[in-house]
Amino acid sequence: MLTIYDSAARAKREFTPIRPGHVGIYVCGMTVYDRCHIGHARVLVVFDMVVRYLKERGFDVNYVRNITDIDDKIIARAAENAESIESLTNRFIELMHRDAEALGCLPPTSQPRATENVDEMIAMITTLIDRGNAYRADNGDVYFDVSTFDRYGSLSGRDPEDLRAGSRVAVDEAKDDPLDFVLWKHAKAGEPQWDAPFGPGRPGWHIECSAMSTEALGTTFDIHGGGHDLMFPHHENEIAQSECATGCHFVNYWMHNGFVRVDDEKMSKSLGNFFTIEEVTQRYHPEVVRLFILSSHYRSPLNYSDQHLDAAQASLSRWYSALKKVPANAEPIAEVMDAFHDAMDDDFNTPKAIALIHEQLSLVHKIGESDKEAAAPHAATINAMGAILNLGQLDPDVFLHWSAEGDREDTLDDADINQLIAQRAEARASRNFEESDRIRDLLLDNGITLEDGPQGTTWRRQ
RNA sequence: GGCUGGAUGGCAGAGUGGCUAUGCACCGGAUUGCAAAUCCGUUUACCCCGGUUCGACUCCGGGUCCAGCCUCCA
Repeated sequence: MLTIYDSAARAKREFTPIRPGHVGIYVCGMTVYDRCHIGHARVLVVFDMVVRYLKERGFDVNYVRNITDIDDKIIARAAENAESIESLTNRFIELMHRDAEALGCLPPTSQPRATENVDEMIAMITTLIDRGNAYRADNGDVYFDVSTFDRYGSLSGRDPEDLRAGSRVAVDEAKDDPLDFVLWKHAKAGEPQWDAPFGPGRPGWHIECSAMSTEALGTTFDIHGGGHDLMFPHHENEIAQSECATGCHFVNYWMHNGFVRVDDEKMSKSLGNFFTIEEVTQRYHPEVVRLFILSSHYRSPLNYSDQHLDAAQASLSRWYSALKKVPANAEPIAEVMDAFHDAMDDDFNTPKAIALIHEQLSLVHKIGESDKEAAAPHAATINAMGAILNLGQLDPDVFLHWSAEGDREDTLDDADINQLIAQRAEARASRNFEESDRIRDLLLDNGITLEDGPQGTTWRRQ
């Protein structure tokens, strides 16, 4: 039985899809005005894992992740760069796709862009105005009237009265109520704009997710995900808009991933304590980052540090050296696979699932020393579990020989290394251990670790 | 201030009303020309105070501390 922690219920609930065998999942994606950082990597990897596991469970998954390509920050950044908005957003969309691919994430089924769905947003806003849930203010902006939706605040457990009382919301003269939020921003000179029955302008942020999720997945769908910081007000606002516009229950399961932290503080653009996916994957193999992310439960905070990445790297080295040692020409072990599924069924408990992989790795190393055939089922089990998480699927040497991009120019290439290993083999054969050790130290200085074995010497980086 | 969530061994990180999580690190040993890798063995826990119970790290109550949201944010 697959259970998912539903943020709205604040409890794990058995997962029952609307249509048997099918899952519709919508995840709030990126606003494309800058590079993605490790916090964004977490959303990408976590929901990739969720989608892969749903598929593993036999569901046909419709995974929609939007791209916000029109908003204040994008307009500001494009102006700063003296670049067109389209050029800016296309550039960062491409970089985002590159990051996602590096992290081993499958592309979503669809990735709707806000600017390509403005008609749907206008239609939804029109409905909201017609039904009395939204109003056009004197300045031309259109706002959602929070007082018309009595469940407002239920997702995040907030009482609108409390919000008003301790309001830190900037007082906007145009709003009837400080909690009202903008659906449509009136046109301003030099900004993109679309014609609409309620006046030219551009959409507010929240409406895009309501319009695009409904367009792609229907008025009620199974799972809606995103970072924990989107719970309020973004997701709260989505619920209000969607349920008022369609009259239907919006989402059955809300999933929110925890933050990546640096020194126990949230990694964020405004604090400036972020590391981009690109810079980290130049220093560590992208799969190290993926394992690092999946090593903790998706709802827990995740502290970013080189030490933790080093640990993930060590795990993968051990993983790939096990696979290198033993061929996986056998069937996976059913009991272990069952335990793996049980762990994943329990709200995607990847740390527990990965612990099972570690246990099998130990067995491969232990048994594989003397009996490769007996170790093969364990290796096959590791491969099967790894395939579901998309870990450990590379050629072992591709991982073990991988070098950090920043080091590439001043380190030895593979041919140099093999040359030196051959020289060392000669020295060892003639029992010239002084020369042999000199070569090994030289390689170690270049980040290359040698391992002498019965089949000769192998090497790996770091 | 309000609302969420959390506190597990040196570090990371699961979990359970009584039985070794797991990985890394440490220490001892095997192996090795020496290493590395691997294996064997050992050590280190459940924030505090009450309560329930034959028995609580696990349940209940009260504290303390931490993080997040309440403004754009994955």
